[in-house]
Amino acid sequence: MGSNLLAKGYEPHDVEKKWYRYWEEEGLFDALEENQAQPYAIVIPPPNVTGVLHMGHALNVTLQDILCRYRRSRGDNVLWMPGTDHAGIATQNVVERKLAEQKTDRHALGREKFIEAVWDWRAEYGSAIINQLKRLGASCDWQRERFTMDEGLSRAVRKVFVQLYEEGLIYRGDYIINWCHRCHTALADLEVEHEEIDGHLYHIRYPFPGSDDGLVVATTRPETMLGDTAVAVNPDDERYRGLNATHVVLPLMAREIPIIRDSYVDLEFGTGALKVTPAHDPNDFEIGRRHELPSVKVIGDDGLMTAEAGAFEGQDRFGCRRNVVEALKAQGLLIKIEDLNHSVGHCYRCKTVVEPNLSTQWFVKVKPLAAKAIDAVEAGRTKIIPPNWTQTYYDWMYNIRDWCISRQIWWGHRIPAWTCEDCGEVIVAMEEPTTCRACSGARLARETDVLDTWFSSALWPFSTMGWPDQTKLLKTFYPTSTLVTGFDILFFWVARMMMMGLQFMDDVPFRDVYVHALVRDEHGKKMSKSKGNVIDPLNVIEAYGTDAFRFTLTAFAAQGRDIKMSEKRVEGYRHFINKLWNAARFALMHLETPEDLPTNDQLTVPDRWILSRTRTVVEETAAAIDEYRFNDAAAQLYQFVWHEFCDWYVEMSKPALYGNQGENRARATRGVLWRVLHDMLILLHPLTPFVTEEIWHQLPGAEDSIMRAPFPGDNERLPTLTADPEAEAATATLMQVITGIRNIRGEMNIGPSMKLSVILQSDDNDIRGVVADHRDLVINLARLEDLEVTSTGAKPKASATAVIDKATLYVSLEGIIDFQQEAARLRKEIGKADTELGKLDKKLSNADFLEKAPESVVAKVKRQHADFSDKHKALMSHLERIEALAADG
RNA sequence: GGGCGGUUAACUCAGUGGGAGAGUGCUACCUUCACACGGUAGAAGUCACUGGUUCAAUCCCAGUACCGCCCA
Repeated sequence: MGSNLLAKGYEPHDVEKKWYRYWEEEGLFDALEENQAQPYAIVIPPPNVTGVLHMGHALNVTLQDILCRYRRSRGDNVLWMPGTDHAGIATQNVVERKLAEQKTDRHALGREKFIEAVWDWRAEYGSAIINQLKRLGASCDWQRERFTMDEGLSRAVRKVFVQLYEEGLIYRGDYIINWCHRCHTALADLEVEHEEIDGHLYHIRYPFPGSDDGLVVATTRPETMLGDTAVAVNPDDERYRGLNATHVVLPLMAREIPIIRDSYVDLEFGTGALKVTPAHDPNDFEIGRRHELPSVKVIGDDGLMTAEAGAFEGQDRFGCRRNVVEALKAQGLLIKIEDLNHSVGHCYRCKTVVEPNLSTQWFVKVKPLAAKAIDAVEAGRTKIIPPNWTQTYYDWMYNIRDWCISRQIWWGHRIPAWTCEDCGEVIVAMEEPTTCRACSGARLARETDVLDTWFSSALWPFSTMGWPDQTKLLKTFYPTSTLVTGFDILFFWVARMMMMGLQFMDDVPFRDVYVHALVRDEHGKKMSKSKGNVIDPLNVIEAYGTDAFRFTLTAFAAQGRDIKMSEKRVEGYRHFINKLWNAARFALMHLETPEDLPTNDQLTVPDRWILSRTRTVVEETAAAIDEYRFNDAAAQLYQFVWHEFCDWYVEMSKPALYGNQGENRARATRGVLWRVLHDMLILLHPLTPFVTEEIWHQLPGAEDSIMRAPFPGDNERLPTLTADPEAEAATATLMQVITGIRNIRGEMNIGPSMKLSVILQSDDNDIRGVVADHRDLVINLARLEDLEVTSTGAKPKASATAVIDKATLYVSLEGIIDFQQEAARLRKEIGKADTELGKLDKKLSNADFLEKAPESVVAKVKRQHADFSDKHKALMSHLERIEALAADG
């Protein structure tokens, strides 16, 4: 017996720790800057430095790790670039909360001290998410880990900003933006989450001057009326065709505002009269520009009403709403209040209701950048997988609006712009200027805003590789091979990387974009803290092991469909890991030294069958991973390991391994066992890295890490496996015989300890040959006392019968047969055959089918019909015999 | 309002223009020398509904219903 060092059940925890450390120490994750091998690169979607590992990361990282480990086994020079994102608003919020606990705030600290505090926080907690990624087995090149606020990446950010500014693609202007009063900053359109809210629609009369009559407008935000600068009606609106008045009086403010005509106004909505508030509504802002209306900002950046709000100055915006409504009511100008379910924007970071607000901000003019990004995908230079996301990408790119990139927070890349306090000149530069280039004044004030976090993320594929320097790393690995991401950041991140990559590297950032699903809870709901349905990946890893968890994620990662995750499902795949473990344990008990694969003439039919199947599985697993069909790879390996290797081959190999068939057969079988286990481990390694590495080190002849093992088929030192359809067919026959006998045993309630005698009768020489050649095998697996193979029609009296392709099995049940039971079993089998025959008859009696269907299909149906007829006939005759015997009693 | 996806066994999901699949669960039997996180066998589905194309539709097309997501 060989070494038996493996425990009975697989214990993941120590194994995971041990091998992860080993991989890192051995430098197995490291990419080479220059190498003959084909480069393969992935940049990780950088998790927020404040992040804690969630299911989305787990899936994302698992899939990337599968690709990287697989490509390494194919001999590629793999770079998996890791890092974290400084996550401006999110991180600032976390640190501010911490300050609040200490009864202080950022304003008390001042900008510099606050930023120091953030860096301190990062030093203390910033590696948490990285350590969690390591628990998942992520094989990133950690030596190259980057952070979006690193000096190198900051330089890239400044360079990009300056260059875009000089090309006229960055500008500064007064526009309506989304303002979060809590975070005290502008937000990009994408950063606003819309949510349906039960609100009210207030109908307000704006009287004509000197009249009680007037126009009635409707609004969900009555406090904004204080900043109205016009009322608009549609020029095609019949109701206002004869309107003579040119102005109305703005209630509460006693200000006359003009009535304008603009086709934007919806004829169907409300009264058809629209109040226009250019400072607090994006559409009104556009109307205001068209009609050169003034903008009156009544809600301040602090969420309080401004001096422009007159008597309402200083009130909170929501308190003001109530007060405005009361005041209107008192003046009889509030016509009615309707309930209205409408969508309201919230800050994606803190969920505060955002306010459209007029403000001076920096913008990127994205249309020219988007055009290039569209072309690149249309030309196939970047492929989006699955392809249905391509249209979404185009739609968004075609309708893109300028990107507001300035944020009024402190944590982030400060905009490299200075204003001369003497002459007002704006200077945008990589390094701080000392004097004004226009007036030579020395009083320069730096812009206080920082950049949107996604501005630096957009540069990630090249900034992490050293750009703007022309590094070897960039030369080798840009463009990267694949980007793996969830569709939730397709616009935030992927689209912007495309634009920046094309603009600054003159090439796409990645060849493939693989868009994976979102992980939801077991009922399909989004996981969220407030719903309390969050499953913590680390708890799952603790309970079931990383490999089981990874395999579960992979098995459910079908393209274009969300994953519903529950711990129950992970449990099922833990059983699979344990099954693999025990199969290996069995094999290793018999393997003391590496055994060469014997030549074909020394192999049995089952040997040739499992080797042929191994070859197929190797090819299909490679194809599945190449095409990002991760679930197919997982399903196939599961099926092969459990239901082919374990269920059949291991059982079939036992007599030989235990020496019942001589040392030559034992050695040959060990050779097959070694090879199949060897290939299987390498195939599984990308999905389940830890357990496969652990087993690998017990496999005689396997050298150092499984991470250095070439993919099966790429290894020139091992013989090539060949497809063997003959052996596959013969093995299928043996399986049918064994299953047929087991079926009778099960259906007739005969315990496994009862040894049976079986006669196989067949007119087919091949079938008789195969079964006779593997008599011992059948006896062993079907638990028989005796097996006779014959061509004559000898029918034992008291027997149960199974009809398989071109053969009949008689299971002798002398003395124990229950004729009624056997008759019932046969009738059931006949019923099944009847159903099939009915369907086939119907097809064959259809002249159109015979005429129009392809020949191969017709031939197949005819063959099936003949087979089922034979089976039916045989079953009928057995039934008659059993009924006669039953009558005899 | 616009767009996208889903509806297949009790549950979770694969899948294909030509005989409906898996895992879990369920039932029966079995602690047989890798594994009870196991073995053997079994039961279980009008492939949401209505039309159409086709020799043939669970699959393609159109519409309906319900569920979910994204965008405005």
